Amino acid sequence: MALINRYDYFPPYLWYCVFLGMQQLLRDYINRVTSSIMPDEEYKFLVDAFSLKLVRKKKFLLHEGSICTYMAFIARGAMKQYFTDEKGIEHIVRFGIEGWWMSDRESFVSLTPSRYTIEAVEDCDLLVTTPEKMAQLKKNSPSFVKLGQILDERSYIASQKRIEATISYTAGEKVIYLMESNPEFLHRFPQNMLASYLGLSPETLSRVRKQLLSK
Amino acid sequence: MALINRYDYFPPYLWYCVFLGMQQLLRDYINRVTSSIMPDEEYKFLVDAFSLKLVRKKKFLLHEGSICTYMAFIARGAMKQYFTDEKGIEHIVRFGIEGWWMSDRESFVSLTPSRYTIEAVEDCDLLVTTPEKMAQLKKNSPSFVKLGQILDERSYIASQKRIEATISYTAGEKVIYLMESNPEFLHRFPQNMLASYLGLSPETLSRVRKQLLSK
DNA sequence: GCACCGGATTGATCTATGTCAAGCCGATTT
DNA sequence: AAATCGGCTTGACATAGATCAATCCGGTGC
Repeated sequence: MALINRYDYFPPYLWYCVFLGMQQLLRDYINRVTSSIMPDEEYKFLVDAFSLKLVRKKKFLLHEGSICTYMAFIARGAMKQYFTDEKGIEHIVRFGIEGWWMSDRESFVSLTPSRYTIEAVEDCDLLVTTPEKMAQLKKNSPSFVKLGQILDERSYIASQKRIEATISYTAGEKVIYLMESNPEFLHRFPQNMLASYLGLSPETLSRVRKQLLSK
Repeated sequence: MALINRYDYFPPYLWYCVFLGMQQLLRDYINRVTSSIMPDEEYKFLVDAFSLKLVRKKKFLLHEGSICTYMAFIARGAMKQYFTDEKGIEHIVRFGIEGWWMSDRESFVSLTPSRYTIEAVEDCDLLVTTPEKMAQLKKNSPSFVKLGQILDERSYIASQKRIEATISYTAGEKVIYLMESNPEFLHRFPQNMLASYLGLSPETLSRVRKQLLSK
């Protein structure tokens, strides 16, 4: 029998509790990242800006060609973001797990069709916002603006490093880099996806792993 | 006889004119990027925040291991930013020409030692600011803050695409991608640098170019 | 129980790209 | 004019990693 999603038989009031809990999670997260306390006034706006969305395994948050109308905070689950080349091969550009954001920034802010697909690798509980709500929230919450700046900063630096890794590292070094920068991913995602993320074939990843483990 | 830098025999008043001209250049640039007009009040702060700096060909704006105290707007010239791996090989991560900014964001904002070197490929005229002046300017000029957001956005998207290119393109495709995204670079930088930037050997770049041209 | 399926592994090739070495060309220096 | 130098090209060879095909293994469903 198929596994039942833990929400399937939740009565409404329980649902609501979960939703409240997720919001608190997001607040804690913002406090942690910005190293400050979000005031209650701002928290109200935060609550208004986000809504709950579930995406089951193998379902999609975003399809290539459509406009990315969500910015999603992952409260539970795991996702991948990829584009598909002319030969129909998926290339994963980003993973996300609890505490990560998923979206196509470019599409989200400029409302242009996205070249990416975002798919759930596990059942996901998300807090999502839209471009309008987001703009609203930024007007009313300095904490949230600050969060945005810090995340921009971080993601810029992370992609910078990833570029370095891809242009100058061997297969083995890329794997080591991944183990050091995002060890969580190794247990969370199957190897063929990790290989795609690293720009390697699954076979090469398998062989490299074996080598590394033998030391 | 060595070429004389065009500034070598400038009297002070001419220097100052050049400096004023460069500031205007920066202002025009900000107006263009933010699609708005920077008010004169803000322009005063802008002028205060930046000073003039010349970096001759093969000289450095930043050395690996030192803290990046400048954010530089290139008014004239061309630069490269690279890191050096254990084997002593340079890997170029970024080029800059007129209208581009050079800095190590991470080092500049967090005042940590940089892993990068920034070197002039041609004689450069720069407008530079420091972290303190920058903070000051951001307090006083919404236009400048907006500029920062737009540039963050853009550079994030650009690095995203560059990652895609490096993990999924063949050598030939990488070259085509460069020709499409930054055709200026091809005339401006020697091929061995372009090769490093693309993560290819100079020989491979040479062969690929030949192939592409024959079509 | 059996068939099936999505991954992971392993071995045997194939190929794109790197590496090494030589020579060329145009610019610069002496 | 000769020597030097930086950058580019070309050829011969080496190799990391891709590709293809077979097998295996643990779960899932019938």
